Amino acid sequence: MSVSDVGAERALVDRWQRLLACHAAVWGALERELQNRHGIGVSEFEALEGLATCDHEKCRAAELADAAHLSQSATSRLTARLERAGLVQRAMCDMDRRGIFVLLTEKGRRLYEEARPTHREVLAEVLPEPEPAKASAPTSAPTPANGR
Amino acid sequence: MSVSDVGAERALVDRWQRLLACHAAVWGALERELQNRHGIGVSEFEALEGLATCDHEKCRAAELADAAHLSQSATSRLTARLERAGLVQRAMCDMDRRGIFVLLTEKGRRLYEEARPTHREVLAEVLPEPEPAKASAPTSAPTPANGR
DNA sequence: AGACATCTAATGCCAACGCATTTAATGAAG
DNA sequence: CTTCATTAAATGCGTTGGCATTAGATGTCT
Repeated sequence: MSVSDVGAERALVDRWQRLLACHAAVWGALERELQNRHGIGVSEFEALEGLATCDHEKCRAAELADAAHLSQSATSRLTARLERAGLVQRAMCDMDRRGIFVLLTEKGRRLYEEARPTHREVLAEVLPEPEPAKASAPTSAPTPANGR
Repeated sequence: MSVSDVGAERALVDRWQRLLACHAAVWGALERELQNRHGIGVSEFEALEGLATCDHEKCRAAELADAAHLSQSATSRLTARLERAGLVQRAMCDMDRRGIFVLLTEKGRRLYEEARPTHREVLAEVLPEPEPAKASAPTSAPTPANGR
């Protein structure tokens, strides 16, 4: 294992650690603020945003799963929660009676519009700026030092 | 709301979306491979790595929580799981009998050494390279051009 | 038409997390 | 020495998520 390999591994792991830390910080802050101010979680918000920004305001369940980065089963339950809260409505897809459409209700759209500023505000506060690219070779070990 | 505000908001949200997607992809892949090959999850691995790279190979619980990005309660349960699996050992802290030290067992160290290559391999495969920083100013609308 | 592989969404089951609370130890103030 | 606020870790409880399975619909092939 060469020096540059060690440096590259270090850089790779550091990037992952930073991503984890950043994700935890932003997710936590979003969860707290969205829950306190609007009574929804991050997954709920991402789903509502997916629905609100979808072309025809209705979505196949699979698209919703993609928007919220959830498994099929979690998406099914998320939809159930949103429906129970009156934020979305399930509709049968007449083309393929296995599938469903999920569409925003007026209440859902209103809640999304209310929550969006909160979401953006938290992002602006907590999501760090992308670094201007440190002037250093990517494959060499810059200065291991220790951090944290 | 000015054009640049819209552009900045868009950029902010896009960064968050990319971070979410990247996190989901890498976390999912890590979870799968670490679980299949070594029988541990991502949080377990991060904790083991925290312990293995800690100066004296033992850690206060709070440091562990920091390493794994978990709440205090989740850390307590994570420690219990690791202890049940024989990977760590709890030790009383004689300076402050409220606190505990968590330290790697030999088995824990061996498992960590085994799992590390898997971890690095997955990161190398799935974690995307940081973009070479597109030439654009952060607060002004550089060239709105297109946007999704 | 009938059998079969495939696909969608829902559900049973269980693991993991966070919040709130509890228990125990510490340290400061009266 | 006796309170009382503070801190560390453990635990009860409820929520959310993934995996595996199930139920129903579709399309294909014979």
